[in-house]
Amino acid sequence: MFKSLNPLLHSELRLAVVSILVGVESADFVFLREQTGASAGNLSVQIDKLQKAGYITVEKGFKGKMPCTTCRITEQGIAAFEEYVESLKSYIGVR
Amino acid sequence: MFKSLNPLLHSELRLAVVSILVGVESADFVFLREQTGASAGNLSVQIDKLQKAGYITVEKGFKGKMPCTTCRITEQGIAAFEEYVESLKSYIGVR
DNA sequence: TAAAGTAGTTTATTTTATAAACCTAATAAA
DNA sequence: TTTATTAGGTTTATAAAATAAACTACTTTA
Repeated sequence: MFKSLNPLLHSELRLAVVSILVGVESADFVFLREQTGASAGNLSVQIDKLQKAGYITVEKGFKGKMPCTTCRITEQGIAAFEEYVESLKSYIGVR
Repeated sequence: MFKSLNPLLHSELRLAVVSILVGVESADFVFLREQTGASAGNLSVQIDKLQKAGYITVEKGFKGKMPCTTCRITEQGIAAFEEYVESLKSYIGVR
């Protein structure tokens, strides 16, 4: 009846991050923080989890002299997101 | 950009319970346990939270000689569910 | 009447989410 | 040029959640 929900994506902040990343080529830490409204600490932790799961890649570089962390979604991340969305539909009655 | 997700509904089991209840007049504890596959303990706790939030009513009676706990969704519960579904759509790109 | 099953609740444990505190470097102000 | 202040994070501590295990109370069956 109900498909199980991937707990890694069933988290407001991680879902928001992945949701942003599926729509863009890449996004940096500051952009993600602004878009999600999350605290830097929380975002840092959640990005780490997504990376460890292989759902995103994280590249630490510089923009000018300032550090800049760039995130990209992986194929695996896209697949997990799509499956999560399908599963969700079994709960919320969307065709 | 992202609407915040009601934490009371953003829980796999509570969401499943509410999702069932919006579609039926009422459902008893055993039915909910079977449909969700949850343990009785977990279900008991989550039903309690939904009740305390005013999202469902819980009526303890008997079916024959056996105790029987009947749950029903409230107007408030329906409204919260609908709002949750709307909010979710901002994450998963469903029209 | 003893054992097993039903319908739950309560308590304890693990996992999560989140924020607070911290670190390092860069820039701005005194 | 030292001294704040700001930017861009990470690490650690705390609070909240989910979950399972243990328990209660009663019923049915052997």
